[in-house]
Amino acid sequence: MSSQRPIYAVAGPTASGKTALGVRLAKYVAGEVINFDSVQLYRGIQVATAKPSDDERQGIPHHLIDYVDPNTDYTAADWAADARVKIAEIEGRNKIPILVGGTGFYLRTLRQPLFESPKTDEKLRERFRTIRKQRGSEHLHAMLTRVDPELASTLPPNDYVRVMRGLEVYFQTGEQLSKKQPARVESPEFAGRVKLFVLNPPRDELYEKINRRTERHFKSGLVEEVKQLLTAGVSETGNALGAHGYRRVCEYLRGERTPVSAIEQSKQDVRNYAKRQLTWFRREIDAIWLDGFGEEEHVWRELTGKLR
RNA sequence: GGCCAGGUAGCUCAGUUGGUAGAGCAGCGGACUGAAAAUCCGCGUGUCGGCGGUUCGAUUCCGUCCCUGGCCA
Repeated sequence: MSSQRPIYAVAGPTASGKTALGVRLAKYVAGEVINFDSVQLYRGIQVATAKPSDDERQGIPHHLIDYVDPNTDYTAADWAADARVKIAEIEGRNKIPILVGGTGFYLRTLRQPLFESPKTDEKLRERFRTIRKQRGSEHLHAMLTRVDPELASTLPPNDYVRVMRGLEVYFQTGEQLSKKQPARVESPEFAGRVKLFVLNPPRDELYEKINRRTERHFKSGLVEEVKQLLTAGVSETGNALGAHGYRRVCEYLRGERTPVSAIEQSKQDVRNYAKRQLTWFRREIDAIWLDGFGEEEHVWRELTGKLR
């Protein structure tokens, strides 16, 4: 009965060993990996992304990785649509899909689809960015209060990303985002078959590992890679170059910080991010928590004991 | 050795015309519906360098000692 077949997800903060655990699980159950990391899916950015090497993949097929142009504005909704296709394909081959990644928002979007709303509009966003620059976040928030007071009342004025989304929806459609939110979209058939594991290593050890890994990225030519990407025309304001490390190197190249502060700030960014990821996954439904790093034997034993 | 500037929260510092102190960052917790490696929200007792003195009361004034940095010998 193919409808009873499980789909596995391996999540956790960055540097917790998701890749190793995911590949090991894929070999164990005859599976294929689907990436749900919002940066690893970009083509051409390499050094600081922690993408698995061919070696680490151990012959296991990896999907939705290295497949989007770094100048594309890819979103969670795009990923969810692509992931559904991949899940169908993999199951069509009688293999087990294994979702591996750290972008909790993407995983949630797959299991609990976003309600219907218009796509992003880069031109509008550019206008909002200009307004924010000239008049501040409070002004944008005041604008939202005029067109969608209900949404505005739920957002802090500083939260300009969400404020802009509300404005973007209204300016495109004349409709309020707050009126769309109650419209629930049905979960896909497979949502209930997803078994989610979340890695939870000791916090201090995780932070140390992040520090070491960030140092390594800089020593492995991160600055050179950024220079090449910029030369190749990749946008400095896009998602790809906004990634950890890349963003700080861009600031360094613009003369806004020293090499040392680029490294230190990158470490800090990643540490803060890891903490936010844990906060997110604590709220995911039916998560099975595994205390430790994905490479550890006791974690593997615990996971295999809970596969069924 | 002399002079000057400092020693206040894990770090960088602000402040108290004498009534035992507060920001940023870190850290911790939280939110999250098409940028999510993004964005935002909440949480601040610390011998105010040590010891004495003045005072009802000293982190604040005075003395002295210690430490750090700079300049002069």
